[in-house]
Amino acid sequence: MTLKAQFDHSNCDDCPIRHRAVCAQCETDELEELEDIKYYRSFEAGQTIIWSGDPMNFVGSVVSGIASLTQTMEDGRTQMVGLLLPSDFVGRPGREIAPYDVQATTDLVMCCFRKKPFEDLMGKTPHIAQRLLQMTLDELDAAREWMLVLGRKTAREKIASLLSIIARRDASVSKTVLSGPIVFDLPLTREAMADYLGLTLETVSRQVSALKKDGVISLEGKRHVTIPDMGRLMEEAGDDSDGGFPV
Amino acid sequence: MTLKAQFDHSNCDDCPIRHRAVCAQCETDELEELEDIKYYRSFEAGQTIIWSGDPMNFVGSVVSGIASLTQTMEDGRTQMVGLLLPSDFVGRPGREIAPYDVQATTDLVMCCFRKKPFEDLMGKTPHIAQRLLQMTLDELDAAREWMLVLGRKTAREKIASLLSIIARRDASVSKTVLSGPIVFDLPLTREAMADYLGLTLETVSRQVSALKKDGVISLEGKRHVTIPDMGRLMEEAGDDSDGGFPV
DNA sequence: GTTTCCACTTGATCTCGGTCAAGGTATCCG
DNA sequence: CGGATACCTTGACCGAGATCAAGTGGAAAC
Repeated sequence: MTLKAQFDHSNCDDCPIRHRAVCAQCETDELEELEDIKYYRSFEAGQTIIWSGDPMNFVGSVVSGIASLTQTMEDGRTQMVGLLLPSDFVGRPGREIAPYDVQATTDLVMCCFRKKPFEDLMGKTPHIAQRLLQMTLDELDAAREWMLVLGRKTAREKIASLLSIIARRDASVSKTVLSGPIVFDLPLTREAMADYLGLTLETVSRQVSALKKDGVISLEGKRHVTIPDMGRLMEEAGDDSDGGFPV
Repeated sequence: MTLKAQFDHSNCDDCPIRHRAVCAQCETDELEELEDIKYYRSFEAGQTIIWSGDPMNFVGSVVSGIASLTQTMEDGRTQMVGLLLPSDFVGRPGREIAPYDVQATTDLVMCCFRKKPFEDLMGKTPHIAQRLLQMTLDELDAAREWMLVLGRKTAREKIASLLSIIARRDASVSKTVLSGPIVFDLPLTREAMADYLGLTLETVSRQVSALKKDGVISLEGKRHVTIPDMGRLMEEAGDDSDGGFPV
């Protein structure tokens, strides 16, 4: 009886890294080895998980909640460079130092692996590296998609783009119905949205209000969003095709 | 006698992908296999190598010249999302479709591998995937660094950032002397610079003139740049540390 | 209850970079 | 040689978004 057969794969979903990075097709035997070096960590909203420049001795993935990657200049200007939703991977095998701040945007649970053993395991099991390569290529595409948003879109288009991304990621959790209204709670403050979009929070507020006034979205309170027509929103975002941003 | 011993590694430098992606420490035996699926392609300045959305049946790396990755909206707004200098890798193992336009910015020579055989080889030789993962992580860091430039820097800082990146990459070719003036030729038109920086070509022109007037750079003709003080330039760019952008 | 705090909204004004337009310079080609 | 073209520069004006400032609303704390 192989390790694979012994191991209960029925709950692969509760640990995204096992599921997405390691157990891609549930065809591996090294899961037990991973179990040995795995641990969970919880963070409160607002907490900084790691500072840019600090040594980072783990890799992992988001189980629940939202984390953000942020870069900051000396004078305080900050730019969010990534949004980590559940199942997204954090960390760089082969790197010692964190290249940006990682913060918990909401309450957050992460599934972590000590970096050294994980790297060792990666050396022994080729498809982990290949799986990570695929995920990293996805992130790279997303980052480059975002460069278009930052460099060339108007404030209104930026807001629409962000809403569209969150809607697509979030909606898939609830229901993958592309027709019919999409409903979700914004997991970001106006300030966090501004940092992501390269705007000020005032401009974010104004443009959200404008989209509401024009019926592109409707708001209940400040965070609860309903999108009556996803196609309309994507038009507003200036997206022809999809413009997926899985990060 | 192993293949490795038979193979002449003395010119590993003339083929960046062999050198950087495959033959990282010249410790591999599969070089001859790669030789079989390798070919070179030349492009003239301005030529489009591949269009966004087209099938891409090769991977490769830049041998000489400069290529750019570009995204375009329906209304014509364009954003450059990557600059490929010699030794940089192009292509996504495991992907069928090119996610953005790839263009030759200058005359260009690429070293290509047919994608399918390359992927097969990658499956058999783990360290190729690991090497590609490292390179992709570098690109991702660079893209995220660039998001800060696009989202939060002023026009002057953007120009200084771009000059600083080119200077650092180009200078290492000629001489890695960080003190003393750095001299290089701009490989980009004002318009290409604008597309990279999320500006208009007029603003680029104005800010280049301003940096020249202020003695941060000096120009001979329109393209030949001398940087008397690299530290000064990096201050102008708003970079504290380095902000390297290897893409 | 009311006080405090935080996230958000809205208004008034300013400014950086975009837009439109004209002119300059080098190279190629008849 | 003169004319065409591509690339670049400079000026005048304008507007999207930043900045500064005041006010709102809701939830937690007292």
